[in-house]
Amino acid sequence: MKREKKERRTGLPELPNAVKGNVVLRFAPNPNGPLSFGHARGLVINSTYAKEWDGELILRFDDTDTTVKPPLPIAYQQIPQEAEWLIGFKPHRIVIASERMPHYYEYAMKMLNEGFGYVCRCSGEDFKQFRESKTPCPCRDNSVELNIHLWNNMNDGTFVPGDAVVRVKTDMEMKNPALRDWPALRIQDTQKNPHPREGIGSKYKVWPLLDFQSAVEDYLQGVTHIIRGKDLMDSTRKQTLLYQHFGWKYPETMYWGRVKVHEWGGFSTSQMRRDIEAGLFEGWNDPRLPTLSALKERGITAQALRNFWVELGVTQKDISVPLSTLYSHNTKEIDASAPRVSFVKNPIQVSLSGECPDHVSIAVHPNDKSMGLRKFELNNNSVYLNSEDCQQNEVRLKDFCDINLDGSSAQITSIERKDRRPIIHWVGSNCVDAELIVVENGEIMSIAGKMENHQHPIGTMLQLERIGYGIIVAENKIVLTHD
RNA sequence: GCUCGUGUGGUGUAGCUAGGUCCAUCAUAGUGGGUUUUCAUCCCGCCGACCCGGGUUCGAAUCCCGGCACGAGCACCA
Repeated sequence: MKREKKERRTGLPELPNAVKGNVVLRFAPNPNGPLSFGHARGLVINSTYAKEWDGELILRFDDTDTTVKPPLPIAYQQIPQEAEWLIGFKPHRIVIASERMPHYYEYAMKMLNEGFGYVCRCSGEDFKQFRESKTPCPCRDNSVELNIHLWNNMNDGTFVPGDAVVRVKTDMEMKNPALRDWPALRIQDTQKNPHPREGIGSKYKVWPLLDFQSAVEDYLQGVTHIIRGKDLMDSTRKQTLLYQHFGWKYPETMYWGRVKVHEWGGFSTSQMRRDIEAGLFEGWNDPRLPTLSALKERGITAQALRNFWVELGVTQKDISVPLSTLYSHNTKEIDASAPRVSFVKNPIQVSLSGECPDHVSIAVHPNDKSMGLRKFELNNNSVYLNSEDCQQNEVRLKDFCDINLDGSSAQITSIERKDRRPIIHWVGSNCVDAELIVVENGEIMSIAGKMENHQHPIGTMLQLERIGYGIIVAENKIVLTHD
């Protein structure tokens, strides 16, 4: 039997044990801020597989922490919108963990009643000792009755945070210390730190931790494949132990490694939140931040982001990628439809002498004549040139004429191109004062200049000739996307 | 420290499960050239890699052992 093993694979690796039409995936961010560039990977990979296998994608808010990473109310609106923008369809289901508490309680009770969970009253410090020395803690042998009693104490306010947690009984001899009797639910002070969801607020004192909540919810939702960061590998192992207790089959799993971007480093939502609150940034869509909203506003397309992440695939390597890779994908997406616009920074006015027409018409896009023409007026034979371009005396105004420069005046020497003199861009008399915003080395710079008149609406991605691609963010205001 | 995971050109990525067709794929970056009245797009060329050391084998990027490096988990965060 012959195998076509040497065929080069393209796109994402095959989803293991997947049945077409019967695949359920999920993307589960903490709504403690809007989505970041890093979240895009989870969304793109999971949604691409969902599409490929006629499956479903669940967007799940893992909002069970009110103290360390408290949820941000606007994120519940913003994340679904950003997700839809990025992946091109609405997630099939949206699940909010904080609204599913009764389910988690049900399985916590089941765990206690069946004796594979217990209420542990050891301090964190003490349990750490037990874990490291592979010693069962004193609470491990609690009777079911005592556990139920203590569970009630956790819920009725007898206990405060730190007094007790519910643990999953695994095996204190487990090789991997992370798996030894791991914590499943704990108490939070929801008087002091209420949950921001309406109706949830201070309703519950006992909250599940990620490993428990996620495990139960994946089961309840019928998730077939979990694809997530490899930092959650131990989470899989913990959850698999829980699944064994319950007699459930754990989903197939795949992992990706850590990603950094050369220019940004990591992208922690919590850190961004602190920096914004400290006034270091203007808000979540400050163009310097690696949030999805900032990227979108800067002119990065959803398709470019998708192509970028699919190309990286789901390897477990920790990688650091340059932004130029993303920019290259973006250029491929937008170039063919980006109208050309002339923007002259450091403009100097130059008056032309010689045979000067009253206007010049230039193609909106050199490779697509159907996009029409743009008209550069030449009232008073006046043009604006970039002063840096005027270091040389003999230049050619792009799509117009050869000139010999002399200070603020210039002689038109030929309409036809006569020699190999450098070609520079320019604007005519029908130009406007405009502002170009450039983000460089973590700084926002504003460059004033003259821009040709155009009637492209806000949001249009265009190409500034000899500068780069940009997006119109306001009248006469362009943000440079990239070269 | 314990546990888990990963190591292919500058950066990513394919190939590794079932060893030969791999003097190793594709992309990006860099570089040279062509088209083009943009420093854009497009096209062509060049550059450049299997972490190290053993072993098995006629043959190893692929299997085994041992190093080394990097990352993550060991939270009453997600």
